[in-house]
Amino acid sequence: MTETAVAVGNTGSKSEQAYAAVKARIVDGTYSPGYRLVLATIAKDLGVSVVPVREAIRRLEAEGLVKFERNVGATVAGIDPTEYLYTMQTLSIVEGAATALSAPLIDSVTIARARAVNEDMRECLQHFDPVRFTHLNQDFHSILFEHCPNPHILDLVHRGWNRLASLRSSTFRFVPGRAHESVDEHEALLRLIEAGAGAEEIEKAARQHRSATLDAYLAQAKSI
Amino acid sequence: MTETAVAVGNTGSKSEQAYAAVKARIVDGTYSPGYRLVLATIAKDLGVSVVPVREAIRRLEAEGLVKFERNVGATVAGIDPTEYLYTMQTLSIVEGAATALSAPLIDSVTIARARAVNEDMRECLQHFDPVRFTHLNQDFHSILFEHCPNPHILDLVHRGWNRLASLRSSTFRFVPGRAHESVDEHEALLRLIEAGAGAEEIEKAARQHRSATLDAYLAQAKSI
DNA sequence: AAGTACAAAATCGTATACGAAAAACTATCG
DNA sequence: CGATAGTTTTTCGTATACGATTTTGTACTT
Repeated sequence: MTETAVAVGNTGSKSEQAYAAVKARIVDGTYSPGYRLVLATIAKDLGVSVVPVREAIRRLEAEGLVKFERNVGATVAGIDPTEYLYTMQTLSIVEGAATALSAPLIDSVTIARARAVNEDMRECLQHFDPVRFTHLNQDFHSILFEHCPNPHILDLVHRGWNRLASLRSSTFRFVPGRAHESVDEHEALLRLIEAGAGAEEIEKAARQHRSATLDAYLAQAKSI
Repeated sequence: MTETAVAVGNTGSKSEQAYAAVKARIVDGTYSPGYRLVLATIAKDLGVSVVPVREAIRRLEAEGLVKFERNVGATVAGIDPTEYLYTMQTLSIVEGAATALSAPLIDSVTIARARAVNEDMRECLQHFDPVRFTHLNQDFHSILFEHCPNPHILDLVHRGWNRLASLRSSTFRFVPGRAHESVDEHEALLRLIEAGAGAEEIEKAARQHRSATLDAYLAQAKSI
């Protein structure tokens, strides 16, 4: 327990540690977009050799969090507005599908949990904290997805979320007005599920819930 | 020619070579599902060290072509029927979306090219060759997707295809009856696009096109 | 004979080391 | 003063080496 390594977070493998460490630093903004990730530097920093760091970087590349160029190096992937658009659009599709697939399996207890989280969100609107709000938002959807029968689709949702995480703060920071609508749409979604609505209807609602956020962002971006 | 590794395909980096080589052997069946991928063996075989091979294997793991277990090793991922179901279901969703997004951008020349491929497929029905048929099928859809504005979604489609590629031959081998319907559905899809049908309608048609294949497979699998 | 403990082999994980490619810098020339 | 060629520096890519872990085989006990 005196082992510092354990404190950092020990999954056993150093690759894993390196992966978690670098990812955390990207997400929390220590490494901001464009930051150059030098293998040797990171390795020394983490007290491991370059090999596991290299593997970690390649994993992050596969997830789209870093951009990698042969014989040149890796940099933290920027949040190109275009990239944001693509990611959000893709998310709207896979989240919609995930929600529709999960809906028939959601029991009333789960609904109640999701509703409780949504109420937290509503309360959060008062003293608005974009980061906390975004976190709750993910919790809400995670509850709906937790019994999703298709793990691949669930994986795609998580990948999308990871990509967005490189935006240090949230979409809601840019489009605060959207937060309020979002909470209402969550409630509407819960009612649809409770009512046993058809898969198509639920999918459409869930998809529009996400793409409305995208549209709000685009409208705001254009107006600058 | 003394170097077999070079002949296989040289993109410069040895990781890349190893990746391509191992992937090719999985797809062509040299390494069949369950086959144990021993790093040192493959490395010696390709004339490189274990490091790039390791990286290649991890990439293949990320794509779902191999299963990797820490301190144990990698094996070629089996085509678990369940896994097949998940992959096809996911594909139906992302292909549907990709088709709908591409549709407005498809011009008459592209339509003509797609139709020509589909006619090849129709002709292929006579002296039926499942592998060739599957290949043409991918060509057909690739033509429809080639102007897809969202590269992420396109990437997801390709990932799905890769997964399915580990089934050495095609779905159509198991469900030959489906091939005929498939050609007809392709034509129907082309007509929808030509007619400038709405995104929803096109998405629905494209999705059902894929899931009908899945259903046919399931029905056949159950009847055994 | 079956089961357990121990030893040996196979294989992976990571560190270190060196060669190769790219980028940055500098000095020389037009 | 600007541009270009050559040199230096940085950083990556891969080979080799060794320690760690799991698996397999074997002998011993019950």
